[in-house]
Amino acid sequence: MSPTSANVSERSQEPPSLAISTVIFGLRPSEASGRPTLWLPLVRRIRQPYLGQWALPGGPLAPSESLQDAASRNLLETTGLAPRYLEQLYAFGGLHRSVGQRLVSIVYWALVQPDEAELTRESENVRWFRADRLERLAFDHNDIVEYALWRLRNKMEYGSIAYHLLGERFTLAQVREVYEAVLDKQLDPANFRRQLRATPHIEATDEYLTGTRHRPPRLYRYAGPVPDGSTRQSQAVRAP
Amino acid sequence: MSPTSANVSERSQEPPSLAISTVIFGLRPSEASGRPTLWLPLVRRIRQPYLGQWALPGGPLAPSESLQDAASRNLLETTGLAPRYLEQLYAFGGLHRSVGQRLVSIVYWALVQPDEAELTRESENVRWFRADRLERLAFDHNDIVEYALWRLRNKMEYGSIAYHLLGERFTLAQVREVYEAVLDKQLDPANFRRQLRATPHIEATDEYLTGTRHRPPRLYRYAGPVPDGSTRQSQAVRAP
DNA sequence: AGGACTTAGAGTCGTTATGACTATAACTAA
DNA sequence: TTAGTTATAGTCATAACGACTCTAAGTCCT
Repeated sequence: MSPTSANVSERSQEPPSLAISTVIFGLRPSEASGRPTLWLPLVRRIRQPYLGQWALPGGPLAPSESLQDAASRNLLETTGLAPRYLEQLYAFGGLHRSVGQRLVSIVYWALVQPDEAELTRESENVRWFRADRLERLAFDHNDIVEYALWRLRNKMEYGSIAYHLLGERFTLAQVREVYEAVLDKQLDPANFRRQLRATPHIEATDEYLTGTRHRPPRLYRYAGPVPDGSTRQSQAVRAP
Repeated sequence: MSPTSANVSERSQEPPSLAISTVIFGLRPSEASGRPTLWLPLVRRIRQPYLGQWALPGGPLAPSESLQDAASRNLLETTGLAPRYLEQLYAFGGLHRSVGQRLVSIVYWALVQPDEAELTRESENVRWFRADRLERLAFDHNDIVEYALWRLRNKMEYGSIAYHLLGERFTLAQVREVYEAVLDKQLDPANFRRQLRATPHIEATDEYLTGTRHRPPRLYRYAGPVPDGSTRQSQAVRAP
């Protein structure tokens, strides 16, 4: 008997099915204020369950690929995105995440820079949404996005994460705007600058951003590490 | 055809099998110095692959239990342990973690207090080992323990984690010894005390530890939160 | 051309956290 | 009684931090 012909009580005895999903964060200007805010791309379900609802991009784990490769491939296939910043977030395995079939999802999260975000193949079934104003998503994906936001805020307060949402060159004010968007609070420009100047991996270039209506700010560059398969997670270092 | 009769090339086309394992840390006095050091319980493999070698306690995910419940149950069955502190660590899914069958492991980690550690059902096939002097383990379990140690150190430098390795009441010197064991460096007793006194959730009792050969130290108690299924992870909070 | 406006970026000041260190307290062992 | 040991309080210089001021260097408007 094939799995597709099994009834509900029989399915509950099958091994859990394993899927890989990804939460992708990117910056877009808010329609209202024009300030940068967090957005994420979602894909519409084209099969049951939750047919027609929006969901995180994801799919099954192919036998010949690592977890991270599975996330990358699926991302590329469904959205066209190929984020440089991609890390494991958490494994979700609650009993009632899906209807019928038991489902365990290993969720990754990604940060995309503007040039990467442009590659999105938007369509009827692929669209960007504001992270803080999501409608009801398929499965428990609202919870997962909330958790990813919580982790993002923590990482943000620690260190070198904001740059992965910005382009190759950026002003210190742009970094501050990312912090303000994610942490949802105002930061003192002067003090913020002093701190950033003291952190490693942020190099001043000799270029300036022109075209503003005020004094041209200097452009900086991020020269620090990017997480890969071996660098699993970076966390905070703080005394008790 | 049943899975057990499939040959290697056929097995590589099957869905990955999913297992839950746990790294359990507890304190034991070092034989040499008598100071507390990190130990962990391992179980001997009683089947192929890696038959006879030591491995992390673990097993398959039953269809009717959550990931955390699976970790708890398996821990209890194999070692007799029921840790109050149990959190998800990471999902390991590399291609060549096991021989033949593709294996994805969702790994939890636990901290046990002395009273909990006493419940270990030690035997020919269950034993505690020093975390920093492990022999060659089954699968990639050496890597997993190394990663767990790295995470433990990070959490330690952040905050309220050491108490979960100590008993209900403890002296500030005992907390310091835990820090010194995990971080592997000496800490100034006076400064460490000052910091701990400033952190929340550590309450002084009116009791003192007697029986030492010197001035009796005051006993303290931890009154903070313990992670459960809903509190997934606590991480660091630090300015850029 | 000139002044208003805006953000960039440097610097000041008082408070607080931190590391190195000193001094006293309170017990045991002899 | 004295030496040994750790507990616990406190000092001092330095570093980090938040709130704030001041000047620089552009654009925009009239």
